[in-house]
Order: sequence, then C-alpha cells, then structure tokens
Amino acid sequence: MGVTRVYSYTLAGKAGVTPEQVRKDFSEYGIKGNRRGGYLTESLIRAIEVIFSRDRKSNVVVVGMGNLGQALSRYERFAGRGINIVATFDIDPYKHKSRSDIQVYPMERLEEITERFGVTVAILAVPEISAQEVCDELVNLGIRGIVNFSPVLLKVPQYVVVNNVNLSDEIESVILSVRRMKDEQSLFL
Amino acid sequence: MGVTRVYSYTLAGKAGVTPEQVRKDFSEYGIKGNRRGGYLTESLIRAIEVIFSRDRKSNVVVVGMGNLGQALSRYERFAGRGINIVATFDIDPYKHKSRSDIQVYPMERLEEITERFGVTVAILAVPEISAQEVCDELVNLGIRGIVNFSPVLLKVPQYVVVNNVNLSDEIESVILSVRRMKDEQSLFL
DNA sequence: TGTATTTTGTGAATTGTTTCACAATAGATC
DNA sequence: GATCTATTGTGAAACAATTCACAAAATACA
Ligand SMILES: NC(=O)c1ccc[n+]([C@@H]2O[C@H](COP(=O)([O-])OP(=O)(O)OC[C@H]3O[C@@H](n4cnc5c(N)ncnc54)[C@H](O)[C@@H]3O)[C@@H](O)[C@H]2O)c1
Ligand SMILES: NC(=O)c1ccc[n+]([C@@H]2O[C@H](COP(=O)([O-])OP(=O)(O)OC[C@H]3O[C@@H](n4cnc5c(N)ncnc54)[C@H](O)[C@@H]3O)[C@@H](O)[C@H]2O)c1
Repeated sequence: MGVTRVYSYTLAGKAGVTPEQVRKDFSEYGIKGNRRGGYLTESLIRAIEVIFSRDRKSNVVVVGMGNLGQALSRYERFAGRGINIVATFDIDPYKHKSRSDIQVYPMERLEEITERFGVTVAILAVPEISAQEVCDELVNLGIRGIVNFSPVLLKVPQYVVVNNVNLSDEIESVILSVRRMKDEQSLFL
Repeated sequence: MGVTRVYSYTLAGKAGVTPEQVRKDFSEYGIKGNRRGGYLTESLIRAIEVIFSRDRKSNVVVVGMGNLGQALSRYERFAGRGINIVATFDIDPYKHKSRSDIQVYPMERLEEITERFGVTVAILAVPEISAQEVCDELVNLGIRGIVNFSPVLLKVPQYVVVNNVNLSDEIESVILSVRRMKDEQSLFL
C-alpha cells in the first residue's frame, strides 16, 4: 500500500497498547528504528517474521475431529501464519468416511504420519475424559507441544509445552466484567 | 465423592499453581479455611459459584455461524458454567434453513431477541472484514460485552468489554516455545 | 486435658512488568 | 549547511504479581 514507515504510536494504536510498550518490546528483540524516522515497514515485517518463525512452516496435527476440531481444520488463514495442518485424527470410525471435505485418519496412523511430516505440535480437541490418555500417546510419539482445548491440566514431561485454551473461561470472564461494570455504575444512581 | 475437605496444596496441584497463590486468591475474595483443617469442599464450591456468578445464568448470543460459531453453539457444557446461548445469528440466508440441529436467525431479529432475553454478552465469530461493522451493531443494541474471535482490535465505547481470543496466536505460541526448547537443547550437544 | 503437628493467612521481600522521562539523533525545513 | 522538531531507545521509577517465611490457630493424638 505504499507505506514505507511506521511509528511506535501508529502500531500501538492498532494493537491497543502504549507506544513505550512497542518500543521496549522491539528493543528487547533488537529491532531498531530511526530516530525521527520511525521503523521501515519492510525490514520490520521481515524481523517479526523471523522472531515468530513465520518464515518456516510448521507441520501440526489435529486430534479429535468433533465440533472444535472440525472448525479449526477448516480455517484457511492458519497457513499465512506458518501453521500447516497436515492431517486430522479421530477414534470414531464414522468420521473416517470422508463425507466432508477433510480426510480424517484413524488413531492407528498417528505415528506414521507424524514421523513422515516431522510433526512436533498437536492440537488436542478430544473430550475431557480422554484428554490425558491421548496426550500420553502424543508425547510417546515424540510430540513436543500441545494446544489443549479440553478443560483439564495435562500431565506432561518438562520438555513438553502445553498451552491451555479454555473457551468457557474466556466467555465467563466477559460475563463477569460486564456484571461488575454494571454494579459499579449503579452505585452512582 | 465423599471428599469434605481440600487443602491449598491439593487444589494447587490440580490447577498447576503454587499453594500460596491459592491461599492469596482465596484471601482476596474472603474465602476462609480452617487452620490445619483446610477448606470445606461444599462451602468452597458455593463461594466460588457466587464469585464467578455461576449461580445466575447469563444469556448470550452467537453472531456468525460459520466454522467456529457452529462449534461453539453445539457445545453442551457451557450451561454448567452459567453460560446460556439463547440464539445464534448469521447474515447468510442459506444458514437460516435449519437443516442442522440449531436454529440460526437472520440479523434482522437480533434486536428483538436480545431485548426479549436481556442479552448483554455476544460471541462474535464473523470474518475479519465484517467484525467492526457487526460489533457496532451489537453495541447499538445495548450489548455490553463481546468475546471476539476475529483477529482485529475492535473499537468500542469504554463501557463495553472486549475479550479477544486469537486461536492463531495460541497455536503459534506453542510452535515458538517448542522451537526455542529445541534450540536450547542443541546447545548442550 | 496437654502437647505436637499441620495448615492457614498474610505482611515483607522478591521478582517481574509497565510507564515515565529525557538525552540522542535522524530527518525536515529553510 | 544550520536549525528545528519529532521520534527512538533506554535507564530509572512506579506499579503489579508472586514467593517467602512465619505466627496463629485448628485438629490429632497421647
Ligand atoms: N466446542 C466448543 O465450543 C468447546 C468449548 C469449550 C471447551 N471445549 C473442549 O474442547 C474439546 C473438544 O470439544 P468438542 O465440542 O469438539 O467435542 P466433541 O465431542 O464434539 O468432539 C470430540 C471428538 O474427539 C473424538 N475422540 C474421543 N475420544 C478420542 C480418542 N481417545 N482419540 C481420538 N479422538 C477421540 C470424538 O470421536 C469426537 O469426534 C473438549 O474437551 C471440550 O471440553 C469445546
Ligand atoms: N475457524 C477457526 O478455527 C478460526 C481460527 C482463528 C480465527 N478465527 C476467526 O474467527 C472468525 C470466524 O471464523 P470462521 O472460521 O468461523 O469463519 P467462517 O467464514 O466459517 O464463518 C463466518 C460466518 O459469519 C457470517 N457472516 C459474515 N458476515 C456477517 C455479518 N455481517 N453479520 C452476520 N454474520 C456474518 C458468514 O455467513 C459465516 O457464516 C473469523 O474472524 C476468523 O478469522 C477462526
């Protein structure tokens, strides 16, 4: 779009943070701008892509193709972020018949496929009850990172990274904030 | 299950935090245990339900019934957390024909339904491009809290709460952590 | 009933993060 | 090319969160 320069306050406005925050973070990662001249968009974008490893694609698998698993696997914009879903898995044989657009593999093929594609990260979208069991299996196959959508704390060796995404919490937190805001407001009536 | 008492370290273990953290948080909200006797499960659960308003159900709507919106609206465990999805909306007329289990309403009925059910919180799962526009509409109808799944910073009045859930970020962060862990490890070889 | 033990509750210390404030300087202006 | 101005980069200050450490109290047990 012809924009060659951006300033810390421009980026801060778009990101909803302060300009100081932007500069401190950039400084932390060695991103340098020009005093008075701001940051050059091209080199800034490249630097960010390197920092977030978006320049190299990462192969990931989705395990559990229910409501959430299907939604995630159909999302097309992951590619632009270096996230490459190479295969999806489910225990339910009914899901293996690819009536839908996406091929779902049986759990028996997890090992073969993760090895073939060098997969180290899995998205776990199975029910609460089977989460730990499937997690153990993934860890055994060499998975080193898990995005866990089930509301349980997974037990993993220290060399495995888990990021818990709890959508109920996310919604509840908004409900709570709204309640609190209203309560505060009614104090002034 | 017959458990009448829990200790800060029990809860901490399950939650993946320190016992001090648990006690400090409880203390902040006036939850009292017995020295040596721990916390009584029953009264603790009740206290938590009150703090998180889980005793009162909250009516919410889902706007945008694509991949994510459908997954969210089919999730049955929200009810147990006081989250009650009363209706779902989409601009696409094809979605209104309830071929699926869930009735999807046209956007024209948003006002009527949010008013009828006293809805103050909305889950926004529309494409990036229309997120701000739909957000404005929601705010106009009196919505006070938004769980935003689109990767844009919504502009809202100060009295509206927005919680941004960025699933690409969640996955990317795991990929990054795994990369960094591997890099560290290879320093020791 | 008295003593030992366990666990809470919380100030104080530590650690971490954000904001402030301003010197350094690249670029704009004349 | 001299001067003015806007913006960076970053120590220092302020603020926030976590951990430490231990007195107080409840329970267990002799
Ligand atoms: N859908 C949501 O909006 C939502 C919201 C909050 C939390 N979650 C959590 O996300 C997870 C997935 O939710 P969902 O709604 O997609 O559930 P779902 O029941 O629709 O799907 C789960 C899928 O996992 C498969 N599965 C079960 N056991 C398996 C195993 N051992 N190995 C492989 N696959 C197995 C099932 O066949 C099913 O297809 C759950 O833990 C849920 O609690 C979902
Ligand atoms: N699906 C995922 O896994 C995923 C991952 C990361 C981010 N997201 C984000 O979540 C949002 C939803 O993703 P999705 O995959 O469900 O998208 P989608 O395209 O499948 O669904 C979007 C839905 O919104 C409806 N819509 C469009 N404009 C509308 C309007 N003005 N009013 C009402 N409805 C409208 C469409 O008809 C469609 O049904 C997007 O912003 C996306 O970037 C999704």
